[in-house]
Amino acid sequence: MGLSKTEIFTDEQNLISTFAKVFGHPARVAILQHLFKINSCVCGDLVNEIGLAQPTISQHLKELKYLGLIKGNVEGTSVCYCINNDKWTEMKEVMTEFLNQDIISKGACC
Amino acid sequence: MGLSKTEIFTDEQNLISTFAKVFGHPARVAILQHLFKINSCVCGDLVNEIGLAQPTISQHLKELKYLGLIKGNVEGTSVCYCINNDKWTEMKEVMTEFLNQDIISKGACC
DNA sequence: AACATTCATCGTAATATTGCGATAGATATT
DNA sequence: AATATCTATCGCAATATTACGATGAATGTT
Repeated sequence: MGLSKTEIFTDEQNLISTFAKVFGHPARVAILQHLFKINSCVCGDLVNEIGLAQPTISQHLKELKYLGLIKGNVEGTSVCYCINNDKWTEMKEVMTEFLNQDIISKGACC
Repeated sequence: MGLSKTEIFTDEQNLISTFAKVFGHPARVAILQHLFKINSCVCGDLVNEIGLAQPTISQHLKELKYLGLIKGNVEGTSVCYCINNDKWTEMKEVMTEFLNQDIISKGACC
């Protein structure tokens, strides 16, 4: 069907999978890494940096912006993107808790 | 197209997105959480635990198994699943490094 | 005002994902 | 051997994702 049955899962499970999903494409990973590397706004050159067409990049940026992980400021004719640190921290807490489940559990099996 | 251009990205970027993708569905998040919670093998009752049909669960388990995050041991007529702790740790290192990018970067922008 | 530049949106094609009924395979149990 | 139980696979339908050309909207330049 291509449609996830989100209603049968907890809010936390849906939140985790929503964040994970946005990292589920290498282009979005690359965009985020570049924004962190540059350590400031990036105006324009994301299309040159990543090797995809401009509409494709724009689409990926839209998804990152929708989750609030990045911010976009209009700067003349171009748009400057940067990490939204508050949201990133919020996301990191959720994901880190998920990843650290193994600490509590001892995995005595098989 | 629905086809990611993996060849233009680094191995690391592709690895991150591959791991993230498998967490990009609430059913797989729920399966993993249940395996950690039970803290041992789970034989059978995953279908009852998650509210999806048996073939659907089987498909999600296959994806988790493909990445090596879980192991399946045949136990009579049923199959016992559990977390593969070594692979989980390996994955966690990759993902944690990605999530902790913000520590190095100071985000002086906008 | 005309043009250039930059980014977003629209439309579309190709492929992937999700979900499940039907069925097959494997191992008990009787 | 026949039956029951559990899981995997097949096949299909519905929806989602990815990618990009074409176009539109906004701002800057001449």
